[in-house]
Amino acid sequence: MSNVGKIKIKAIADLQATIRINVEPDPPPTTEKSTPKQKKAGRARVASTAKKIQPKAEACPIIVGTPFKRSSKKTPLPGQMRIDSFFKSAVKNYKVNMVPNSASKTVDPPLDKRKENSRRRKRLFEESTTTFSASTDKRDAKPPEKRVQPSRRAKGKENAITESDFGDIDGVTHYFLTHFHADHYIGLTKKFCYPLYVSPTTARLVQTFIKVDTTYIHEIEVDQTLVVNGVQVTALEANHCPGALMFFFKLSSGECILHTGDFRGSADMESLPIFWNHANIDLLYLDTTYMNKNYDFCHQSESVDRAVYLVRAFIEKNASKRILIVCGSYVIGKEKIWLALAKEFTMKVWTESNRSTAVRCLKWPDLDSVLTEDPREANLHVVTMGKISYPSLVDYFTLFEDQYDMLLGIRPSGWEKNSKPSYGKRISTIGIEYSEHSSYKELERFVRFLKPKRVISTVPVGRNLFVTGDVPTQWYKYEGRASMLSTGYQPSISAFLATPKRVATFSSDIEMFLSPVQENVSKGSKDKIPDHVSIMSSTMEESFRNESEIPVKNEPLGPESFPNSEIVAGNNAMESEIPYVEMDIKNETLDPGAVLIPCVPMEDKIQSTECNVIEVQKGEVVLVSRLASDAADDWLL
DNA sequence: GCGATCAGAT
DNA sequence: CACATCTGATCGC
Repeated sequence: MSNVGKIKIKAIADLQATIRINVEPDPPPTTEKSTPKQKKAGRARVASTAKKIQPKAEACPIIVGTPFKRSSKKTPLPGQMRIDSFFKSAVKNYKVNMVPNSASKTVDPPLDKRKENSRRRKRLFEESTTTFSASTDKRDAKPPEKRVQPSRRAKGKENAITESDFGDIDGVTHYFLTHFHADHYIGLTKKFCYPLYVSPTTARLVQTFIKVDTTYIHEIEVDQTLVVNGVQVTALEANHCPGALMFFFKLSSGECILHTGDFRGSADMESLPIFWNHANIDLLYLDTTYMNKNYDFCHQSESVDRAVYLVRAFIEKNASKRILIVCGSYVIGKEKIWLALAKEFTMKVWTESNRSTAVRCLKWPDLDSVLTEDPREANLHVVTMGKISYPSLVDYFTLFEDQYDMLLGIRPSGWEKNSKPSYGKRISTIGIEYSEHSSYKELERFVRFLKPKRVISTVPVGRNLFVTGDVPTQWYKYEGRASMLSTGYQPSISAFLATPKRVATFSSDIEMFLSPVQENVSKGSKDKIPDHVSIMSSTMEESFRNESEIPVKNEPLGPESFPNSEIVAGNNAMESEIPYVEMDIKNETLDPGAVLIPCVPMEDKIQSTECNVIEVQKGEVVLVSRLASDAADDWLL
């Protein structure tokens, strides 16, 4: 619950030091499980993989489950970099416009080739890195003319994507699945026999629904880094459905590739240390589902509020009636809406058995606590989205008309932007604008923030599913330095302070990630909230003095009180302003108002600057957060 | 017979 | 339209 409106990220030093670098084992031999064909392919791959993996174990430090104490930073482990040294090199790299070195060329397919292939892809399984040529999208590895299964394919639709396009792809040895939505795991079957990297949540779903042999499933958690065949793979929260990840690949050549999977971009993502530690992203695979100016969604918490508001109004207006509420959903996704309704109106929830199974896989206690097996004891039913139409609901209502007088159907969807509620005598439906993909603005901001060298959309446009969208080049080919290191960047914290919080609504046990920026709210609150906060003096807390929500200690502690204060904020604070970074400080006791000294980049030098502890929760410091929306507005001019 | 795959529907 | 399935038909081991 406390994660709503903010994300739990680790300070850069924390990330650097706690980075769990594990060397994954080779894909197990596939002998018994595979068909003859697979066997052959599998063996070949194992052989080549084994060759590659060996030297890597030497080159990379292996720190498995090493508990990290910030104070131990004095001796950075090999391969780790302190924030200050990072920024020095990063700035330098940027200036010389470094290109990936040639070291990887010998083993890796050329990037251009992958690009070529990737241009034809819909987003499905995730692209890996060149060292092990992992893409899970068959089209990436097999040009159309090489495809087998002519019998059905030949019948016309050249552009159609079928399951034969996915799954076992020639030359691909490692697979990354961002999340458990059906259009992303096409081709994944029980017989799958390659390493598959997924979040723990997705792992449970894959095991439960597809019954992939657990031998092949490798879990990677949010913010965790694994080394796979010499490629550093870091999982990032995607802010999509439960368990959804983005994958950040750093090749041995230094080349960085981010695959967003399906995601909803958020200003919080701009605080992710990995982006600050890797200012140069060579290639971005981007979910451009709503890359159209017409799509401008409200924050999810607003959607939830609206759903609650409309349902309350409906209930009050029909106070004498027995009302069945039916909410549309996918197998996973949209839980926040129905959970909020269940809690707000103290309703039990019944859902179809497949979703019920899926929900159990989520290990989200709040969801479990409201679910019931018996539809007749639940006033809230969660059903597949397709059933939330008037004719379907009429049918549905007949099943329960002995128990209810009215039925209210709810459609939470990005497409419900301007839909009007339809109130009938017995059957009513309302649409709730609710998106788990980025809005146009969120996309633009995300791309501008990352300023990758190249962007490839993963979402097809039009009829030809092999053609994906064109991301506006001005989003990333603009003058100046990468936005993360931009000298012109002047973030403020006002939007963060104005972020509406729905603290009580969501589970505390599952880290739900909500993008907190709500532009109009922050604008409307400008009177109350300081536009900028000086962090150069220890009198910073003055800025908050009138902000009742921000606890302030009168006597700010000096930096000498924090011997470990080199846990630096990953930000580019310039001059007198600093973006927030939420820091996770478990081993220190800090009070609100305390002053920390983060190192921040100033041109090519590192300078220290002070920042305030704004909020403390459970021994964790919530402080300097992300880049504020005001700054983004400037970019978007 | 059943899992995998496909086309089409919502 | 389509966000992501879902269904019913067909293929093929």
